[in-house]
Amino acid sequence: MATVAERKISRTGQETRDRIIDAALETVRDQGLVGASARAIARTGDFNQALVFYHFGSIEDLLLAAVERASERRVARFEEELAEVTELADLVAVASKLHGDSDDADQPALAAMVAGWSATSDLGPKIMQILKPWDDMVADALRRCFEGSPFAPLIPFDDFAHLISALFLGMEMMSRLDPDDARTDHLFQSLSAFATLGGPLLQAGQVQGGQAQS
Amino acid sequence: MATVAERKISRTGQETRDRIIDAALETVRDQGLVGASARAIARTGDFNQALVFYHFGSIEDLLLAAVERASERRVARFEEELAEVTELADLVAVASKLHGDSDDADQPALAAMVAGWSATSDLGPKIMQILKPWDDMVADALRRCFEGSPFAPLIPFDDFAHLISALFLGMEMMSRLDPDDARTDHLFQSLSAFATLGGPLLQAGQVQGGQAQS
DNA sequence: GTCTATACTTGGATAGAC
DNA sequence: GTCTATCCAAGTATAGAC
Repeated sequence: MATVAERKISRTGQETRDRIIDAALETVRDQGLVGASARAIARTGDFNQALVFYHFGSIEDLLLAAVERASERRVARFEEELAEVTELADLVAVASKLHGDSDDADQPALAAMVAGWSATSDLGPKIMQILKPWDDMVADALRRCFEGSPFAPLIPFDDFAHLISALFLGMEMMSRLDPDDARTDHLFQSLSAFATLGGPLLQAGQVQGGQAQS
Repeated sequence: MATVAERKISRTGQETRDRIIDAALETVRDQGLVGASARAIARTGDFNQALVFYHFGSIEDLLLAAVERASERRVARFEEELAEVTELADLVAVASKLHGDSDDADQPALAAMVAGWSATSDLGPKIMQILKPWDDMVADALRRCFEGSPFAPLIPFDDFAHLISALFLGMEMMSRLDPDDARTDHLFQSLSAFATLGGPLLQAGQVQGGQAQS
């Protein structure tokens, strides 16, 4: 309910902050972390380079805010999709769908930033923190998948969720190396088949285990 | 059998090339791809900055050579370890051991470079090429693990190997975000337990599958 | 093959006008 | 809150001495 004048000059500058963050994500996606300079980001978003420093203080702080934004958005989008998941095959389907969302700048940008900053000392823990909600969400979905299964007490859901995080991150990057991307699609198909086949067995616990060797 | 004089001035400059490549890997590991400038690399290896351009032409070409070197070394080291692997649990053990090799600059540097260059257009396919032997090696190990299993014809080993590549890459990066690293160790334990439990079942095909639900 | 010196470019960051 | 102008640091790359 801002007046026309207020909207025009964007009183709080929140709109501009948003534009800068989006431009940052787009730039990281297209030119990598190395190419994401204040000037390059400003070119992408068509605003002045100095605004980065006025609103965020430094490139690093801007990119950190960008990671946070990207993660939030991703969690929000995952949330509705994951809420329905009660089987492993569904989980794979959701992952596949999200990966195929190619008009999404967040996903590749997130991967690039996680990777690029895994070396620099102080940002690592912060990024870990930002990514945690995602792990938790996946862990919950996994718990739902194995609810009632006799194996449930044996499964370390948190570790498993973390593994899926790592896998998704790695796949995101690998798939970008290959322009035609056929391999990743194929991989999702295989995963899906595996989940469809093995999921029900694990969930129902219908395994009449033969003797393990020795 | 070079003469003393020849060794001293290192006739072909191969020694220097090696030093530069190692310095590059070390720099990427410690300061990330962003911090890997010609000057930073020269500081790390204690040689002159201009040598980078004399021997490699550009930073990018140096780093590409470095990826190649790192990948070769990694394959060589994996090779002997993987040759013995005939069970999933062994495979996990090898992966765990390699990840724990913390005095190894190649692993994190490789991850950083794959991630950092997944954006830039022309290098992606080259890196994919360089990484391919690794996928193949893992695929072979997997085939050995499932040799004779009734499931073998159903398993897409190449895709599975590619998945393990991606997973390893992602885990490498994730684990560097967290300095104390407990989570990754824990994850390997879980994987190991899972492989020990599930591996023999899959391999022997001793599954008396109950009915999967409809 | 290796070093010093240097030309040139780009980027981070700030000051001050609007 | 946004823009122009500018300073300074760092980086790429080359020329030429050794």
